[in-house]
Amino acid sequence: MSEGADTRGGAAGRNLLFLREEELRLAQDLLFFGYRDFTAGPDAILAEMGMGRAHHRVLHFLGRRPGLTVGELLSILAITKQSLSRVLTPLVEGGFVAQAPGRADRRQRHLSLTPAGEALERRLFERQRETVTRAYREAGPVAVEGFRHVMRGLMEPEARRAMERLGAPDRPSVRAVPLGKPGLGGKAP
Amino acid sequence: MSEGADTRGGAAGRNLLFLREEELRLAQDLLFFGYRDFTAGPDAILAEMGMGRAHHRVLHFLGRRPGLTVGELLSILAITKQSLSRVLTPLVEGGFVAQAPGRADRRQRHLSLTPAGEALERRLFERQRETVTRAYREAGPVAVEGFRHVMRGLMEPEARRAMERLGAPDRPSVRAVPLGKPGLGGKAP
DNA sequence: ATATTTGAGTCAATGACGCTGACCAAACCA
DNA sequence: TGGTTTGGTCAGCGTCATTGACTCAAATAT
Repeated sequence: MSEGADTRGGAAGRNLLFLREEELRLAQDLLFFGYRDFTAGPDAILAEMGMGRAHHRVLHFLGRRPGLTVGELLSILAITKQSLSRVLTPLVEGGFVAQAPGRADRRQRHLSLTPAGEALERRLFERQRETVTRAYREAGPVAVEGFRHVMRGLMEPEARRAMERLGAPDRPSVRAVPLGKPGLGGKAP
Repeated sequence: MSEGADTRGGAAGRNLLFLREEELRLAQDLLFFGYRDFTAGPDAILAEMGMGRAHHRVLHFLGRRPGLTVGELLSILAITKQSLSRVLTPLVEGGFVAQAPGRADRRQRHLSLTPAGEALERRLFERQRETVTRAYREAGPVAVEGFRHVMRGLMEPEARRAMERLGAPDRPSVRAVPLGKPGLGGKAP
């Protein structure tokens, strides 16, 4: 609060108390077009397989943290159980995701990628790698640091915590005991 | 091709030919969480009014470039006419968007915000301004420059061209002649 | 002057992705 | 034993996007 009060806002940055109209409009444009094109590659691959972006998210976070439970995945994605179910069930039945009951708490289902799931995730990953590598190379390392900083700043505290948990070097986590039997609640009554 | 060949990739940046796994995973996380929270504010406001993100996009681009024709808007959003229609029709009927026939080509419909549309767009804008201002202030001006550079790099050439057109200082454009009569093709046969 | 193309709009059907509310079963825990 | 937590299910709704086929008016090309 002791840094002056240039409320009229000048060029980008300064010590802004608020953004000039044009600066925000630019940010809106950048995020709209950038995010759209960032997801376009995987979207196209997924569409061929009758899947969508939601499937990719599950594959991505399971690739990042094998052994996540359903509940943990739900809190990361911040969607409802039913929404996750509509995506997760086909992934399990299609042989992309494996489930293993928790050792400590057998109600939990620890999720992980099967080899087929890893292969698909890898394919989507490589597609996105092209896009991001190009952007990073064009922009340079300093810009990349800035990009990360700003993106993190856009997040709510909840999302920042979720990222910390994901990024943490490690966690005990059940190493996805490949218990072949799904043994789920039972699809048909 | 003359920039060395450090294919093993090192720390962030360098002159990367490809990204280390962890760097890309981080970028994926940042874009997912960041974009989600960036849109969360407006989404909540819109939901109260029975609208969605697609409505916001229309309001945003019309706020930025009053007088856009339907065709121009379609090419910016890169969606189909039918998808736009489902969003645009309620906005027109709800009194948020006005249409004016083109002077040169009377088949065209030049779109602009009504006062009610401007008010709504402003409300969504102010909500997002809070989010982005916070992120920019935390990150600082250098980071903001980097953020912009990277986001632009994520875009396909097509989107970059669209942004240039939007950002261009001006364009002749019909100044949205407030011709009261919609005079549309006729809703009922 | 007729024919084609273009800009806008429409109907019908489909699908992905999110939501709520209600409910059930198994497992854990006090 | 009884309450809570974890995971799963059914039914229904709404948004946002898609394709295909069609109308209509205005502009333009032959």
